[in-house]
Amino acid sequence: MPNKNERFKTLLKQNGLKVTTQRILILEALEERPDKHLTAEEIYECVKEQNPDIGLATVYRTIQLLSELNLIDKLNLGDGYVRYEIGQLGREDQVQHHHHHLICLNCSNVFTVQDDLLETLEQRISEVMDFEVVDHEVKLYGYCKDCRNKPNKTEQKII
Amino acid sequence: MPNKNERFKTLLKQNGLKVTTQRILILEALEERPDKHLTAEEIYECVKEQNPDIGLATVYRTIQLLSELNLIDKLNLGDGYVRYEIGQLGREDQVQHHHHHLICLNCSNVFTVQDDLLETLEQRISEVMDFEVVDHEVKLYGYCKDCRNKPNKTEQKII
DNA sequence: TTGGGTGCAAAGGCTTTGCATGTGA
DNA sequence: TCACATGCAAAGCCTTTGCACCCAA
Repeated sequence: MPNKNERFKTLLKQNGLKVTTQRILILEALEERPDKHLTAEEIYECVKEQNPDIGLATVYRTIQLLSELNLIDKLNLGDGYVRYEIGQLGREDQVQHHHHHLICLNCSNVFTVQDDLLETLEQRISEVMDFEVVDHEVKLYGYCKDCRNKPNKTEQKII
Repeated sequence: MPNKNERFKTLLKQNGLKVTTQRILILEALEERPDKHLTAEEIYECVKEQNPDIGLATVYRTIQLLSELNLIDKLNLGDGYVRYEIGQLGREDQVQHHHHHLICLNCSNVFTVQDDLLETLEQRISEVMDFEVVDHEVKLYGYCKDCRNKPNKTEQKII
């Protein structure tokens, strides 16, 4: 996909970063799995398939960098791992779309929902609390369709 | 405060736990600071003032236990520490009150807002996604009143 | 009495850092 | 060329665990 690469290269250059194979591969790995919420270790495994020599430390350094530039988004599901997904600036369709995460307490799957209802909440908070909201993270815990329809409520963790 | 102690003792017994000085002190420490979002280390420091012999491991074990019983709530502000606050079951006024956290990106202070707007969101998600929401965690990032009014935007972290 | 609870120290597990080498611009 | 980037291994840091002792019930 030359298009992606070009986009990523441009994004990196725009931010004063050198274009390296590792950085491109990490961005690609996340872009190809927009709803997978990968951990550093998982990103490492993905990239290693195409670049076996990459080090885990590079992955950590890169995701930190990309996260600061908002090319990727941090996500904390509370399981001891920090997870990442491609961010708005890293996405091809730069549509403003806030999304929330639904986390199933049974199977641990994570679902993504688009929603802009929170804009009302943010506006209200601006007025009442005099607090300027610039970003938010919403996690909703509960039971997904499959687990609710299943008689047996014990299932493997998948995430 | 004999009332508090009695309440905590009852809560512990109801859950099949023994009543120990350490557990009571940890619950008290969190109850006395309802909006402080303490880390394990901070709880440890608080409790040590009254019980210098307590071990950090006990604090970790106890907060994990209390968290599972929903006597205290876990909170992850994304700064590498897991934080805790007294939960609804641990509170004297057992009023159902959902709250969100406003996190200032400048001074790192955390503010609590009461709001039940999310019930609308949860209801909508139940319908559209067939996902039964039982709990949620909402973090709003931005700039607080003080930091917005201050000309100088560099300040100590307080949390 | 006695099984759950605690303290201490060691071990775990994710993440960061130091340093020498490699490489994009 | 040369400052930035990478790999490797060691160190950091929060949290958990093993084990012997202690104490609430």
